[in-house]
Amino acid sequence: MKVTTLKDIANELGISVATVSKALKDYPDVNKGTKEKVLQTARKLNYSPNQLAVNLRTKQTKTIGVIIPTTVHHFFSKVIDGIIEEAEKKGYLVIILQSSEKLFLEKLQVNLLLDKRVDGILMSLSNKTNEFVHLKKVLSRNIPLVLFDKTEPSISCSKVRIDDKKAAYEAVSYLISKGHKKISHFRGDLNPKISNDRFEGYKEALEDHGITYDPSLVYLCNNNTDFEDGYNNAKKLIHENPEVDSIFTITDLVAIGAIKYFNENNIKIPDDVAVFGFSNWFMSSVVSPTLTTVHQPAHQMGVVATEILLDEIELNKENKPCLHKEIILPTKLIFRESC
Amino acid sequence: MKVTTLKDIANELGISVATVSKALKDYPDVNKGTKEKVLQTARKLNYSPNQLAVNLRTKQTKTIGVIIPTTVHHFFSKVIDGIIEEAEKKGYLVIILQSSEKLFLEKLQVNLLLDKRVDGILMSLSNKTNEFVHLKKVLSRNIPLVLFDKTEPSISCSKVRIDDKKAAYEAVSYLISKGHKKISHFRGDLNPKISNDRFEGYKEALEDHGITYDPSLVYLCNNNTDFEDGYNNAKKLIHENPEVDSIFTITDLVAIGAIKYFNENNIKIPDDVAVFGFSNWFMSSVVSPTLTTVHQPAHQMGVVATEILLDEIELNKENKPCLHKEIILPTKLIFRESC
DNA sequence: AAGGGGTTCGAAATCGTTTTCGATACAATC
DNA sequence: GATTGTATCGAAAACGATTTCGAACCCCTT
Repeated sequence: MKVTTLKDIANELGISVATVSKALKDYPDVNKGTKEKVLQTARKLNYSPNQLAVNLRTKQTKTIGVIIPTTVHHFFSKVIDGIIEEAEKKGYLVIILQSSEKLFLEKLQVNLLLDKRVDGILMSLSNKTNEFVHLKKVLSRNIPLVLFDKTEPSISCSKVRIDDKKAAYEAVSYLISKGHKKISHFRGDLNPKISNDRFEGYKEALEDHGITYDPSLVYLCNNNTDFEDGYNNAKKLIHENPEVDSIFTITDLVAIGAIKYFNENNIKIPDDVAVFGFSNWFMSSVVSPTLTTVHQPAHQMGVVATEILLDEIELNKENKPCLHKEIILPTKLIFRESC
Repeated sequence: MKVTTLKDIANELGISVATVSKALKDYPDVNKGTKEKVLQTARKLNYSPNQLAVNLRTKQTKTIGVIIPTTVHHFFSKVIDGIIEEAEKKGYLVIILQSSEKLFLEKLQVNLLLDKRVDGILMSLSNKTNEFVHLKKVLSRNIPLVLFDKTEPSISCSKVRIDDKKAAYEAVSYLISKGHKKISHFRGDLNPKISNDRFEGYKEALEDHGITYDPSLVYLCNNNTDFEDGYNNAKKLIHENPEVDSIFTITDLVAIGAIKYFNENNIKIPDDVAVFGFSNWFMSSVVSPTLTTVHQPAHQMGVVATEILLDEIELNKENKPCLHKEIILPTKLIFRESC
């Protein structure tokens, strides 16, 4: 019933709390005999240290915080999987918070984690995040911070991401190489760097291949209902630009919304319109036609970001300076039926 | 840089730590003037209480632990979404751990959470969990525990789940009402209650409608690669029982694996074989043909389980006894093209 | 002048560890 | 016998907050 403390063990054996503590941590200045007795009664009383007290004393919580836009997302759930896996391996626990794409929540959650005295923070910024005082606060407190996926160049901390521009460039170049000329882009929200990068990659690929960029072929997805965004934009696209021959979408979910519209309206994929997605969700190999897309190493991103964070935490503990890294993970085009 | 403590505020104003603490918590026995001064300097020095110290003193962490088999799963990610949402609303943080369907990890993680002094624990048991000492340990420590989805009758704590047997019964009865007679079942792992319940529902529905249960029509999915399990079992099924006219699967993912096999081999759904899934994943409305399935209220399950847990934590704090509830959330058949 | 009542404050204990540093005891050395 | 060395232990401070309880003070009353 009652949780046993060092004091209980000390009382049981008639020795001091200090000795018990040292015995359990195998200090050299405690007799072998008493060490054994302490170990025995500790086991007998089912002792396990109160982490709260340990944390208060050592000023470490062996806990990291994660703030992401949402957990209900194949990409993020795989990242989380990687984070938890890596953290657990090194003995750290993970607190997860969702910003739900809201800046004020993101700020609030940063404060929660700081108050909780987490040893480090992992973040993927919300689509609405356009100021960064809350991130600077973390850095000024000397708490390691690693940004992944949705990052921000102006903040000097480690980052793990993909080269969105290059990946988009490659995808659109592939469409062009297959003879497509009227290439639409269903782009993401205007604020986050990744959707701007992908948009830039799209534009640059067009221009490098002698196709003039046509703004009327670009459609915005910002309702946070990716699937319906894709569906509705596909409908608009077909009415406004019937001669379109392909689409490059910001994400697979948008692509799948478009595919659904095309399937329902007897528009053949890829013959009438080719579709190129982004992320390589599990679903993209299941949908019909299967979706050509860009593979994003989600699990690896979680693992690598956590590795870097834990390294920085260790360096921090020893008061060593740490250089911030920016890791660019490789992407890969996955060719399937939709192109 | 340095984090401010109560002491800093006290020194700044030349008063005691005790008064500062009481001023910040609006105790009646502190002068209005000093209250204001304390509030001002607290704001000026950007004070926020060290939760570690607060927790140690108050013996509450305002943190709950969650142990689930995996996060990379549409169902669980929606449950997590509900949990985090509800917890955050009430000012609680959430630590998430994955058992990866391994009993020894589940046990270890329970201990981690107990050491961390979480205020309560939310669990969905792994498929391999067939002993429960670790759960009893939680209860004996008087820490509220709520099981959801994968629960265990022999443990006396609150539970939130669906009526798996009834849902399966309804699904299979629907197949029968549509004239199907050779109904296969792709069942889940042998251990967990939910897959046995669904199996029982399947069997009972057959028997109640005068169809004799045929064990050779039941296939096991236990490779934890649901999708491929479905694909491979579909292949075996067609070779061993070519006259089959429908399948009821343990989960949508299995169903989608089967659908993929049927699509590839020109077996028409639902004309040759009808497919009935379970869970109503997002994907099931996207796949072709769209999947008839059982809707499971995942988000709600997370919210309700958390509500109950937090209620029990409150009661616990006041040393009031609490009755354990068992909530059965309603399911719903979703009719689409595959049946 | 004594007592009662109200206001305002702070000393100190407490939560459960960790860790420093001094104390003690005993053996060995010269 | 004084000194040094070694082994073993524990008192106490510290981490940063919360909370009890008594002290101090002033104002009124009688």
